[in-house]
Amino acid sequence: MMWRIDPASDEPLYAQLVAQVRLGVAHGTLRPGERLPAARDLAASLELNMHTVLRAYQVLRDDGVVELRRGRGAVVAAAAADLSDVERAVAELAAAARRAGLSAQTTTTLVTEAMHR
Amino acid sequence: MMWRIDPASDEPLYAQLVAQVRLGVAHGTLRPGERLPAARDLAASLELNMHTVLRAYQVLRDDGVVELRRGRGAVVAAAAADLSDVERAVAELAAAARRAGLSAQTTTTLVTEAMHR
DNA sequence: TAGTTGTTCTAGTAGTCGTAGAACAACTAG
DNA sequence: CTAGTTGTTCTACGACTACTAGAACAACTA
Repeated sequence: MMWRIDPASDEPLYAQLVAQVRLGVAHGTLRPGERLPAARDLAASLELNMHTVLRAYQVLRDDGVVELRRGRGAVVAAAAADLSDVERAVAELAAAARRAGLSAQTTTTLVTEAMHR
Repeated sequence: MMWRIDPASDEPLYAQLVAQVRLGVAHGTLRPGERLPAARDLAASLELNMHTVLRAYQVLRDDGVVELRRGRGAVVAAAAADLSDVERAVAELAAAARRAGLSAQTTTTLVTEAMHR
């Protein structure tokens, strides 16, 4: 797994890690059972604090994306369902939103509203 | 326009206002040229601080959703294009994501990624 | 048993969020 | 022109979050 962290972003560092793992699992780059780097190691290689990485892992655990166990690390849990429908829908939405001149912000607001209903 | 603010939410108050205006414009509830309440008035009726409302208005201005002018208030700017395609795509995505068991979080992460590409 | 790894604790700095009050400048309506 | 409206800008404060830092601890692995 490739990690790309932007310290200058307004998105919190831990949230960037969370998003990348989510995407990896959704796209199949990260497969169920696969192990994420130990928090200490990932923190060292990304020049972050261990607590920052652990916070990301804990968010992912609370969301059911990974399982955490001492001595074993973070393991991808979610048995990813078939996401071809989702990916197609995402692509269609992105195209339609772009045609309509909607910002990414407004688009995700619409999606959030639709999902919470 | 109906305003619903939840002070207990983890979403910042100003962000809640921003999202509601975005949705109003996208759905056609708020039409181009329509005027939003004066920041002082809206703050008073929602029991917020004027600065909190103004922050929301400024975010919306920076995004081109409204225009701000002293003495005239906040006016809806964006000439909303036809959004039927977008709404259909949003509904399809929400359904597909729900079938696949994706969280709203992960789904919006996918959308954000697709829009920024 | 020894090493690995997440968990928990305290602690400090920096920044954001929201509130608060005040003065100011551009615009509108009469 | 005048008076009122409304966004803009400034300073200030308390509460909270984000991140870093160091340390000890507990559960698991090999």
